[in-house]
Amino acid sequence: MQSYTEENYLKVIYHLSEISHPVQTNAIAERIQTKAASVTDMIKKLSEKELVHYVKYQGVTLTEKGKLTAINIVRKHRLWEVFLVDKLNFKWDEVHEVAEELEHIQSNLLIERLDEFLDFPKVDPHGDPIPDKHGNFAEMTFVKLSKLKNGDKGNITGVSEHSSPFLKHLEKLGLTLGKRVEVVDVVEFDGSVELLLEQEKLNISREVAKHILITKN
Amino acid sequence: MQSYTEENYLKVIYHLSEISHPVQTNAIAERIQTKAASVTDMIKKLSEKELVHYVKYQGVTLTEKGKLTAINIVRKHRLWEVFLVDKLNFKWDEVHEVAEELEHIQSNLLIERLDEFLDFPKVDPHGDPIPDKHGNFAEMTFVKLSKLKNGDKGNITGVSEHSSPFLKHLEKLGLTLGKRVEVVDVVEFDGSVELLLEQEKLNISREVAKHILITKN
DNA sequence: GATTATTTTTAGATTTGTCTAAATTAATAG
DNA sequence: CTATTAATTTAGACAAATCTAAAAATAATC
Ligand SMILES: [Mn+2]
Ligand SMILES: [Mn+2]
Ligand SMILES: [Mn+2]
Ligand SMILES: [Mn+2]
Repeated sequence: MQSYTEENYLKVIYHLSEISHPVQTNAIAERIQTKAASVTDMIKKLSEKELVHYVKYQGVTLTEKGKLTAINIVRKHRLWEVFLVDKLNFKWDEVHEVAEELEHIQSNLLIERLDEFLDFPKVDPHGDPIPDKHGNFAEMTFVKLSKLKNGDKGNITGVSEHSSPFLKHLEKLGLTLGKRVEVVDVVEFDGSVELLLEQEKLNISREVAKHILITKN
Repeated sequence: MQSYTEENYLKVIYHLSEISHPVQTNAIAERIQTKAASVTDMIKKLSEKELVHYVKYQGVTLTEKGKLTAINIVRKHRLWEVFLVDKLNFKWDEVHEVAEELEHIQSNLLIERLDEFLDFPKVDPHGDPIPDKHGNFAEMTFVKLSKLKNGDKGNITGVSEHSSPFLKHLEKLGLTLGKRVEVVDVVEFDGSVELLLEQEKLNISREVAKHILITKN
């Protein structure tokens, strides 16, 4: 059994592992909104508990045990996000903060029943995959919209940025999950993208395009 | 904003206030599973924050601010219990522990939406009243089954004991919320009660009868 | 390869909530 | 009204998680 705080560290290390191996102290500190010294202390504790593998001055990687724990927290986070959107009519930009709290509720029965109640969803409101109770993810085949060429078509199946301003912006443009888009032109000058969305033309910045995930077809 | 721990103290003081005024240190210690010395420390802190009124060696009472905070936690606890039973098919003896955790989730939007999703329930799965968002309770007119006389009739509308063994026992006997019962005889020797429940005769101990709440009619 | 600059770790302190043991106050009994 | 008992509070310590400031290790630069 881990504390609320330990769980947050494990989750952050898990997410950062997708970017760098091993994960650096400063990177964790920034994500968790704390100081490097505090991170070092906590890393030692997690290392004691064999949840992470730690080499001084090098960084940390999750052990198998640590990884499973982290994935379970991610599972809970994403299931709660689905609950908030599907059942309580939250918008996709309103769910993250609340899920940050709900993900730490302990009961296994609760989470399995919730999964069932939600009809075993495979992705959360941002298109992120929801692992099953054994920690297995369904394979996802995303491409960043910014990587598409003229004439490429596909559906929006995810976003890689979860901030409320970004999500509200997409909402306003009509670029929500499931929508079909076609790339008309990638402007050479600034990398912005001309899109066709349901017959309508639309220009989005490269910055926005980088955070929209497309399944081509 | 109060910590998880402070919220638990306030809730316990609130419940104990129904029994004694002011609430004693030892009573709190027993409920919260801690030592009297720890309670004294916390009481001082809550007193600093003007959540309780404290007189050394006498005990504590909630201030208006403390009472409202406590009632809000009770509201959240009971709404989550309804959610678990009505939506996730938990049994009435399985919900309390999980609700002890869920009651500390912060979002107001969450709890108002949950209330709406559950269709504004007035009582929780144990028949306890759910206060509205302003802290107002609907009036309840319970009588302990153990106080009824021969020939009295009514419906089970609550229980005053929430332990799993007790609730499972009632479940097995068929004495669940809403059921109609009639007192056939109160046995003088041991105070046990002969009941009529849906044409069937049934004998329950005085101890059990004391924790069943009846609305006479 | 020596010299900076950056990153990370240690040392020592702080806050929150808890504990044990001792001291104090209040309640009860003779 | 004094003696004993029970309840409560204080004193001092501890674990968890954090911080600042200083030291140490690593990386980058000349
Ligand atoms: Mn999220
Ligand atoms: Mn998400
Ligand atoms: Mn309960
Ligand atoms: Mn209840």
